[in-house]
Amino acid sequence: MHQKKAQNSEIDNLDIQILSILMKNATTPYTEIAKELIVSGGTIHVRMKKLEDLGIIKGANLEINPQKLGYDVCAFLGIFLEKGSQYNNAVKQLKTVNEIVELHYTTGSWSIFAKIICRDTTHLREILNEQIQSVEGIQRTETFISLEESIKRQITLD
Amino acid sequence: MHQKKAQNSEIDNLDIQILSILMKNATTPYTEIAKELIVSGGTIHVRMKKLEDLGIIKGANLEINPQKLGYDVCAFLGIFLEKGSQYNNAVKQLKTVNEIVELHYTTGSWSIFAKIICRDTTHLREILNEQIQSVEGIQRTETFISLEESIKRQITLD
DNA sequence: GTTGAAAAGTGCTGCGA
DNA sequence: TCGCAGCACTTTTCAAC
Repeated sequence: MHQKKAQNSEIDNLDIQILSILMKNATTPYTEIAKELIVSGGTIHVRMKKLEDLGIIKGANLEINPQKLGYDVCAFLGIFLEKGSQYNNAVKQLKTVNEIVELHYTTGSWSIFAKIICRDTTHLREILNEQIQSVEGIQRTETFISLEESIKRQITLD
Repeated sequence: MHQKKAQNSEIDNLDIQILSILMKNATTPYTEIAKELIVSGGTIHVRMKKLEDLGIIKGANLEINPQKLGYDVCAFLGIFLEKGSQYNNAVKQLKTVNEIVELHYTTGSWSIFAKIICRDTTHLREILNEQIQSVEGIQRTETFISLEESIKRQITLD
């Protein structure tokens, strides 16, 4: 067993096992987790409260299939800023674009890297032209369309 | 039961409203959703079952904070293949790399685009050298490290 | 398809070890 | 600190509309 780093000193093996089970299926009942790990339901409850208080668990998300709701196009955008200092302001404006689901400040060619989900290529072009390239500080963008999402999962805990 | 066409024909406004509420907070009780939308709890249950059967809801995920568990580095990889035909085989091997949380087949410079979460830069280099660049068919990779994740959310339904 | 209420199962709290 | 047991709440089912 490896030693835990500073921030995880309060987390033991049981916590990790609970997280592992819930990360596979967030709707697993506490009683079933308790049975599997051979502890009481109350213990699971206490541990979950601790994990939430520590900010390790941020909440639960419904995993949906955007394609079945008519959102067929997933794309990645590399965004060039005129000046790096415009990052905060650009992000503030990009937050209003609902189709952007992920946005990172990255090393490398671009300043901003974003993931975007939209209905079709027409919708994508509209968003690029009307909502993204008009943001102050954005110089130009490069677009990569995802033709297939082959992996989509969470990290595995040791 | 076996219709596979026009994605939204079976989905009405009530379904969308239920999804919208649950996408904000997946732990919202059915009774509360029912109260908010002024229908009975049983109806919510029937609709949820329908949405699951249609594959629109794929499940629920626990949203965790990887940084608090010692996973501090998030990076994106552009992967060049020697030949595009090696995609399926490369994906099969990359699936065994647990640190890869997302993988896409994309247009543009690269054949494969991946998102990877690991403990630190040493861990990242190990994965790149030992597990990714040794995969058959992979020519070379380009790495972008995310210094900050400013947006992380789901699509908003109309 | 929807409703309302009963039945079954789960989450929460306090007491005891 | 952990486990057990009782209470409150939620999910699920089903007859009736």
